Amino acid sequence: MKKRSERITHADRVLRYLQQQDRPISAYDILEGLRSDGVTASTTVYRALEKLLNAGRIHKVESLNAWTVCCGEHDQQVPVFAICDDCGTVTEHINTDFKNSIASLSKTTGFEPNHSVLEIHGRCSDCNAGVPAN
Amino acid sequence: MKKRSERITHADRVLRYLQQQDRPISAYDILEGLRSDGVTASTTVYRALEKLLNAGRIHKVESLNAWTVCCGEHDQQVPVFAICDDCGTVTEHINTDFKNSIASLSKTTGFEPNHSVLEIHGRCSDCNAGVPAN
DNA sequence: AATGTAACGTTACAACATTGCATATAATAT
DNA sequence: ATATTATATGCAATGTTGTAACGTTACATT
Repeated sequence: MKKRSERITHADRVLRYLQQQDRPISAYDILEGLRSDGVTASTTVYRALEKLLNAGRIHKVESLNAWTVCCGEHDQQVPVFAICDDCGTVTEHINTDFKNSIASLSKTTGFEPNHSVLEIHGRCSDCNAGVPAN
Repeated sequence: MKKRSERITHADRVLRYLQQQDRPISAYDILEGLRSDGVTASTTVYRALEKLLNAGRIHKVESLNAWTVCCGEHDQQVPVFAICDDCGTVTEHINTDFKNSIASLSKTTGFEPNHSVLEIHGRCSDCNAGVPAN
C-alpha cells in the first residue's frame, strides 16, 4: 500500500515527459506521447498541466500555445523566453532588468503585477551565425 | 469604378470595429460584430487581421487570444500590455525600460530580437483601490 | 465498513485558427 | 480593347487548443 506522496500520477508523467523534450510542446503532443502510459484524453493532460503550473514546475509559452519545464528556482525573478523562429529553440532567462522594468511600470501606473508573459521572438545566436550582418 | 485606395475593404471594417472597442476582442467576436456588414466567415476576419498586423495597425494579445488597435506610433519602442484580470481592462504602454531590457538580453546572449510579446497580468489601479494593502 | 477526497475517464462541446478552392474585381501590360 | 496579374472575397471543411459536466475508481482517514 503506497502513500499518496509515492503514487505516480499523470501529472508526474507529464512533467517527466516535458523534461525529456528539448523545446516547448503542445498539450496534444503530450497526449500523443503519453498514450502508451495510459493517458487517453486531453482533459487529463490539461488537468496535469494546471497542477504543474500552479506548483511552479512548468510554464506556458503563450505565443506558441506550448508548455515547457521551468528552468528551476526563480527566486522572485520573472522568466523571459527567447524564441528562435528559425530553429524553434526556446531558452528561458531569469533577468533582473525585466523585473525592474515591470516594477517601474507598476510604480508609474498603479498597476499591480501578478504574472508576466515575456516572450521575445527572433533569431538565436546559432541561426544568426550563418547570416552575416547586411 | 473606385480606385483601390478608395474601396472599403473588410480590413477597413475590422480596423474601424476594433477602434470602437474599449478592450481587445477575439476574432470570432469581430465576426459577430461585422455580420451585418457582410463579413460572414472567420477566414475573412483572420485575413483582415493579418493585413492590419503587418501594417502595424493592430496587436494581438497572445495571452488573451484577442486583438486590439495599436495606440499609435511606437517609434522603435516596444508595446507592453497591462492586463487587469479583475475588470478586463487592457492598457498599452510604450516603455523604454523594456526596450533596454531586451537589448541587454540580446547583448549577453547573441539572440537577435524581432518581435516581443510583453503582457503583464495583475490588477489595475482602479480595481486595486478597493482593496487596501494587507 | 463508511466516508471524503483526489485522480482519472468519457463525452461533448466551445473557442481559436488554417487550408483549399472557387469567384469577382481591380491594376497593369500588351 | 484584351490579356494578364494581383488583390479581395466567399464558402466549406478541417485542424488545433481548451473547457464543462458528470460519473467512476483508488486510496486515506476515521
